[in-house]
Amino acid sequence: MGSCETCVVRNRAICAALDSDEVGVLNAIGRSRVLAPGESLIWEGDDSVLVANVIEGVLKLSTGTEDGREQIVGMVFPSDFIGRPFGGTTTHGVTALTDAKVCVFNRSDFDAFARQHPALEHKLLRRTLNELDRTRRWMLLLGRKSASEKVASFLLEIAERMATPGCEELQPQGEMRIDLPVSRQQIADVLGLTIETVSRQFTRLKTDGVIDLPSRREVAILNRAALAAEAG
Amino acid sequence: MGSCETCVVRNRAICAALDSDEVGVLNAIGRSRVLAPGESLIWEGDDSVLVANVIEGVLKLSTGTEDGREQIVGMVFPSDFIGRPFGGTTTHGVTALTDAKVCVFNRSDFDAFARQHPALEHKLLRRTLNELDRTRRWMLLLGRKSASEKVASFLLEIAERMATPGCEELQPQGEMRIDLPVSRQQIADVLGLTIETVSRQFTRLKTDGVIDLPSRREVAILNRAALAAEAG
DNA sequence: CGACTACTTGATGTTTATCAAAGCAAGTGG
DNA sequence: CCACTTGCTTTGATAAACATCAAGTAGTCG
Repeated sequence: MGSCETCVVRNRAICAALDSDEVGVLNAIGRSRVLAPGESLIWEGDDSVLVANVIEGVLKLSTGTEDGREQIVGMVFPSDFIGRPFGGTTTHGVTALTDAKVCVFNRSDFDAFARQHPALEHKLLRRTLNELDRTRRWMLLLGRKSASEKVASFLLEIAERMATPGCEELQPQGEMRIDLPVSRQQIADVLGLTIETVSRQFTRLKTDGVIDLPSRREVAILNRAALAAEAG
Repeated sequence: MGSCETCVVRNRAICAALDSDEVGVLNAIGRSRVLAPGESLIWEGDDSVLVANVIEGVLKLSTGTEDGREQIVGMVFPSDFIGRPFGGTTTHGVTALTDAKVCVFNRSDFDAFARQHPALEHKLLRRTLNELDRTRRWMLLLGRKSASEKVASFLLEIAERMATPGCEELQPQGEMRIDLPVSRQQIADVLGLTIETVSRQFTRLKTDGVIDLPSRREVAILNRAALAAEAG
């Protein structure tokens, strides 16, 4: 039942395009929903029935082949938008990686609201253009980079995206600890590798003193320059 | 000097969102430009200074690593939109694959025009969402498919996109001839493979009777079902 | 404590890249 | 019109990277 006034992503999500009256209307058509790790919000191939904003947590977007191979095609973080407005079927599933909280809208309600609020559509357009750029950069990684370059790139990307918003400029060179929101298998599914290859690259980076692995879900970047050099 | 009234993509490009008065204004800020194969319209890393609509021909969007590896991240066809509105630097180059004709706009002029015409932004949003879906589907191919699946998928995709608009529903099963707008190397750059691997897959498909290769730049699909089965 | 799951490590195999050479179509100049 | 160059493509031999198969280890939860 959270209301938008107290929403932690109010000023970063697409809602920032709206004044407080408009947010009130949007609030009336949306509702908050909590997800546990592994719980899906949207399934691949379903009609697009809902869209959402991420309030807390990390979720994955993924597709797979019929014979069970999986590819994670995106990771979404607080303030990111989820789902496919304006018709069509969803081409990828959306599943929580951590405990997560999202603000869900019925898609047709959201579509109608968006069409009446060009400023909201404009924000959504900018966001979608950014996401397309990011996705295309990732294609270079998938198509042309080696396993070691992939893993190094992943660590840098996740470090950047997991950084608390508001302290973007910090930690330019120094050490940094990351709580991974993903398992080794999920890292493999992001990078188009197997779990064994990811594991071997992690231990190699640790042996080389580039990172440390205090626990399974933690990574400390000890030498960011070396990591950047490996990322290609 | 072409005018929008006679534009062959007038009703398919984003301009379809505009009435004839508005198109007149847009016409005034845009100009037509012709490109030869290999000629670039936009370079990776440049500030985004122009956007465009494709009128004729096929162009590639590509990025590369510093050491020269290339990945084609998209192919654009008539009526498609090119470039990065609303700021930022371009993350990929745009280069003609065939003789091409585009309708070019100064980016800031286009941005300003778009912000005054929500219907145009809406069209652009839908287009961008579609492109994002297509790009994410391609990530599955890059990350998880084998060389034979990649080549088969490529042939089906290009067959679909090269089909003359207006006869989409035709050729469901029968034979089909395609004039490839790309070299073997460029196919390799789309699929994240080497030219040799692409070549070997082509000859294998020909040997198996799935396709025929009348010339370097032509492919005939003899058995679409078999190709679809190979695409995974 | 024991079972379970996730991860790591090792041995081997397959796929695809790399290196090298030859074929082929199109164009050029004699 | 023909030899010759040129650029792309095909084909072949070999090598490297990564996947697969198979144990083994270490946290975690009952």
